[in-house]
Amino acid sequence: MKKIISQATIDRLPLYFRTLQLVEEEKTSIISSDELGKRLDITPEQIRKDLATFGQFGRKGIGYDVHELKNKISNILGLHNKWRLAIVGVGHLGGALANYVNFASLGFSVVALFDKDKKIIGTEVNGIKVNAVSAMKRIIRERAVDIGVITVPATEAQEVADKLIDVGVNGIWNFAPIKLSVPSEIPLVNEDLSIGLSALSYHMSQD
Amino acid sequence: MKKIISQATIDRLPLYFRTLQLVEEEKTSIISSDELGKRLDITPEQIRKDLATFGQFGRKGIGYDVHELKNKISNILGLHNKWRLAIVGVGHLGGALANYVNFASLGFSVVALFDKDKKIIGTEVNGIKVNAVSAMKRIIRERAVDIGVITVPATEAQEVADKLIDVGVNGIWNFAPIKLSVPSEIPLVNEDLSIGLSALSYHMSQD
DNA sequence: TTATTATTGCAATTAATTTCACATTTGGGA
DNA sequence: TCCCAAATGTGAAATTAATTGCAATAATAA
Repeated sequence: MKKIISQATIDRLPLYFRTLQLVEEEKTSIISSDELGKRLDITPEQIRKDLATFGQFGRKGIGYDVHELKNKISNILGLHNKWRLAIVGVGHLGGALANYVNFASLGFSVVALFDKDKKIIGTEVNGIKVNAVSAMKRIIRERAVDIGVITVPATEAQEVADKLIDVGVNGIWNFAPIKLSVPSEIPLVNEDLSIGLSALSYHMSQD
Repeated sequence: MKKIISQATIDRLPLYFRTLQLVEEEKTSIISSDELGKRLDITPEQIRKDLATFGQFGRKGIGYDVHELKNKISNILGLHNKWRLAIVGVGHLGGALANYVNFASLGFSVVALFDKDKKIIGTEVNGIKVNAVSAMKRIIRERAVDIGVITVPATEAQEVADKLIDVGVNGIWNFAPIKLSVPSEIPLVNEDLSIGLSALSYHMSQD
C-alpha cells in the first residue's frame, strides 16, 4: 500500500533540493536540518518530518550528507528522468518558457513548440522551430515528449489539453487561467499567475 | 481584532472571482455554491465556508447574486485598487509579463520597466521604455508604483528587493527562485515555477 | 573512559482545514 | 394556504498538517 505524501511536503522538496545544490557548490559536505531551515525560513522539525516520510537519511548528532540528500531528493522527485517538454502556444509567455534557463538545471528540456498562428509557425525560438498544431501527433511521438505545457488563451486551453492527452503526453503543465478536465491518471499542475497577484493585492489592502 | 483569513481561502477567492466574471458574461444573474463548485471542482461546502468568513451574502433557497458576489470578492481582494507595477529584469520572463494581457482584467497595470543591461535600456516593450536601475528611485515615485516584480536572476534578486523596498514599493511579486528577506510589513508573493514543475515530475514518477 | 554537546527520528500533541449534518429560509406549485 | 424542493449558513466531527518534547546516537574534549 503506497503512502500518500502531502502536496505541502512535495512542494517543499524542490526548495530543499535547490538549497542543497547551492550548499554543494560551497563545498560543504554536511548540513543540519537547522541550517537548512535557516536558509529557507522553514522550521527544522518540518524539514526532518518531510524527509522522514521517505526514510532515514540523516545521522544523529551529525546531520545530513549534502550530496547524498540532494540525490535522494532528486530521485524522489523523479528529476533523474530528463523530462522532455512541448510548449503549445508560442506567445510572450510560451516564448519566455522556451528560453527559460532554470529548467535545464532540473533536467527538463524543451524539445518541441506548437502554435496555430501562421505568422509564428516556421519561426525559431531558442533554436527550436515552431510547428503547426496539426503536426502535433507525429512530432510529439518522434521526439518522445513527456510533458505538454499549455500557454494558449483560456478559451483554447481545454481543446489543447484534450489533444495533448490524445497524442500521448503523460503530464500537463497549465498556464491558462482555467480549470482543465483531464483523466485522473494524467498529472496536471496549474500555474495560475493571477492567484499570486490577487493574494498580493489582498495583503496590500489589509492595514 | 482582525480575523486571520487562511491563505488557502485567499487563494480560492480569485478562482471564484474569475468564474463569476465568466458566468456574468453568460447573462446568468444567480448562481449556487453547487454550480460554482462544479465549475471549479471545489466542494460547495468549501465555497460556502470561504464566503462565510467575510459575511453572509447568499440567500437561502436561492443562491448568490453573481454581480454582487463578484464585486464583493473584488473588494475583499482589493482589486478595485488599480495597482501599478514595475518590472525589474526585462529578460524573456520580464518581457512576457510586461505584455501579459490578463493583468488588465484584474486591474493591474505595468507602468515601469528596469534593467541593468545597457543593450536593453532604452528599448521599448509593449510601449513602455526600459530604464536603468539607477533611475529607479525617481521613476517609481513619479509613476506611483505600488508593486515591484522581480524577474532578475536569483543571484541579484535580494539586492533588487532591497532597492525596491528602499524606494518605497509596498509589495513584491518575486519570480526568482530564492528565498527573499523582506520586512514583515511588505507583502511578498513568490512565484517559483520550479516547484510546480518538480511536483509534476514527482507525480509522473509515481506509477 | 566519561561528560558534554549537537543532532536526528519519532511519538504525542496541538492547530488548522475540510467535510458532514442539519436547521433555516425562500420560492413555487398544488 | 400549505407543502415541497432548493439553497444557505454553521456547529460538530473528521481529517490533515505542523509543532513540541524527548529518547537515541555520534563526535569531541577532558
